[in-house]
Amino acid sequence: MASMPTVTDVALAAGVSRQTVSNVMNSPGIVRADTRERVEAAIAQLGYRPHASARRLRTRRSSTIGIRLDPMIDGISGSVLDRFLHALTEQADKQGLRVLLFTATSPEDEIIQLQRLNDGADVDGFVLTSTFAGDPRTKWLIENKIAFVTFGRPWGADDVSDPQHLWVDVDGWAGLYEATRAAQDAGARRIGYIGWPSSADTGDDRRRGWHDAMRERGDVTEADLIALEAVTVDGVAEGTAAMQDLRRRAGPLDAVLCASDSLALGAMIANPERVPVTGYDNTPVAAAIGLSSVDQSVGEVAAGVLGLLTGEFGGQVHGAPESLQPRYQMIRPRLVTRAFAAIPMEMLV
Amino acid sequence: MASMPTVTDVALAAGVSRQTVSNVMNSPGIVRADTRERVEAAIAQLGYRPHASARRLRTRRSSTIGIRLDPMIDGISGSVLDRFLHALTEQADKQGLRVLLFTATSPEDEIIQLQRLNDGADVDGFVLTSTFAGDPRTKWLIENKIAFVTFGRPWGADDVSDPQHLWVDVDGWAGLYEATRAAQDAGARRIGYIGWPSSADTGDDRRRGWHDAMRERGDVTEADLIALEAVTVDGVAEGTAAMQDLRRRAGPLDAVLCASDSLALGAMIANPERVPVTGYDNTPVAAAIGLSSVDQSVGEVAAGVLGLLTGEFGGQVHGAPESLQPRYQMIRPRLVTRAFAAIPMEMLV
DNA sequence: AGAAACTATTTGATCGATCAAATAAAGTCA
DNA sequence: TGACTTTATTTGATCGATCAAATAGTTTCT
Repeated sequence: MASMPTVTDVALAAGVSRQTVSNVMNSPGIVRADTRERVEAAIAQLGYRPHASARRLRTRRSSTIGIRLDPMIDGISGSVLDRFLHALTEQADKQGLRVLLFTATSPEDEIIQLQRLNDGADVDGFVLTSTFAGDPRTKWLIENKIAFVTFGRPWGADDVSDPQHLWVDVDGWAGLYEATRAAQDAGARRIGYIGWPSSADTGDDRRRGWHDAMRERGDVTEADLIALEAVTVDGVAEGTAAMQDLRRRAGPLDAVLCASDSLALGAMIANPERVPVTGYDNTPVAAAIGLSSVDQSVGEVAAGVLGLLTGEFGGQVHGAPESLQPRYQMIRPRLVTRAFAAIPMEMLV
Repeated sequence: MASMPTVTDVALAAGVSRQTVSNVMNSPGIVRADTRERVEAAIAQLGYRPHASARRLRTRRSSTIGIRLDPMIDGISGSVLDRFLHALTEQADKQGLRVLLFTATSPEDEIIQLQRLNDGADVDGFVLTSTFAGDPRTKWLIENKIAFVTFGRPWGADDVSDPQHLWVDVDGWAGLYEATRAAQDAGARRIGYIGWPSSADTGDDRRRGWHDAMRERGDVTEADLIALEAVTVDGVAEGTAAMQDLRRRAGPLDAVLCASDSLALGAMIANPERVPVTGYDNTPVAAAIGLSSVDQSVGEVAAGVLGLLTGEFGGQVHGAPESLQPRYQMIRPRLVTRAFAAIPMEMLV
């Protein structure tokens, strides 16, 4: 294969200068129509493609976003990040952006990687996932004026409306509020909740959705509300145990909501009465066994992240005060309702 | 933040020339020890990082590998590719390689993307996953002399030992052979198999592993061997149905092996006798519910892929006949044995 | 018609690194 | 010692694109 043609080759073929060729690609508006057509024909004929590195060197833009690939913390729910990554890559591509992966062993190590990629001009900005309270990464990125957007709101003491920290997140509260309402509308009164210990902020958020909806309706007493809640760490076996616990303590249930699909899967195993169970994340497992679940619309999240990010490195420097756009975005999740069809429980007996 | 220092800045600080600085980074051997130390000190002191794009422009190497992010064809087993991607990124990083993602809607579209990334000098080579019979992608890559390695052997008419097609794959036959042997060693005689229709080559391979091991041992008659096999497309509900079918047709079973974890999960649902079930892929679901499974050692696969790929664009041009290294690598999977502890079946009754 | 104001296109310089070849320094040997 | 290697370092050119400023070509208006 002969080496790739360059702008000069195209310019020669079209009878114009290098810069005009460049203009046709980057600001077609300023080139006269007939000239543009001639250049475009030459580009097509020679099969010209701009050399990405040359362009990046000159423009000081890499058109690349860095994102850390997590080591599947929680097995089952890992697929959410996976889907997010896919959506991000797909949508980034449409805007001419590439997605570069990296891994890290700890938040501190991640900062080293962030610095490496940024200093080497490998990326224009980062997308961070799984934010947590006191996250050192966001602090570091802000201090170093590096563009980034997080999938996950600032937790704990960090300010949700800090103009320097752009974020997109899914409204876990709304997800569970809606799921609770849906169950109530279907006639359920005694709706249980299996959630995580309150050290995890994201779990508290979801729990409140259920709790608020239950209180608003007032179908059960305060004492019952306490009995209807089980707390456990994530996991299938844990979900099973929590479900047994719940049935023992709360008596008959009309429905059960869970903070994750893992818990929901577990709950469903100890569920002979076939009480409707709803999970969270709408993972493949939920789809496979016919479990209702709250779906984090990763497509919308990806779009939001990209919007904020390109606004960031497209426009002014980081944290420019004059930008009046919203600095964050809360996405409303979507409840996916499924019947229990996939598990013919009667066969088990 | 002041703009990043360049080689020239470092050279000035260390009192040497640009090229010496470059040599310290790329061929330290040819620089005198004391000079090297001086330069290294200057690099550290200034916090210098080479500009990736500048280097790539000059060297005509991107040190980047392109890989397509699949849209989770099969929900549950998608995590295998996910784990592979993670291992690949991690190991690539150690060799100074980056991993760039892309998406595509079809094999034809994928070829367009491959061309785009290659022509733009964005990547040095590709890693392809999920190969299939008559795969147009490998054909195209070979024709265009672009470096690539596939995770998955050439299927169908494609030649497994074609020196132009480098590949790494997991030996599904060995995986099921071993799983069968393990069951036999544990005293099982009547071992059932739930597999896929024979249109999928990868499924046939796994089935043969079970079939060969059963025949070698000769514990059951040929007629029984036929009764011990159920065929169905992938899915949890399908696994449940196949399991019922198997129990009806084959009578009592000592163990059941499945072509996937989805099928295994399904099989376990219709398994009141608690016959040991073994899946394939060792997905998080298997881990969560305590299912034995055949693990595709993605770490080894990633290492193999990288070895072949760097050998490819590190050394001679594609398909150079003088290379005597093996052109492919078959990885032996590993059987992960788990007890059924996670599912307390008695609770269901 | 001629100056002013645009619009379209070209030219020279530059981004930050490495290559290739030239030079300088050090070591070897008759 | 002087010619000859070998080793270490420097210099000028270059990768392929875009930027900034200069030039050529058009249109507008008095």
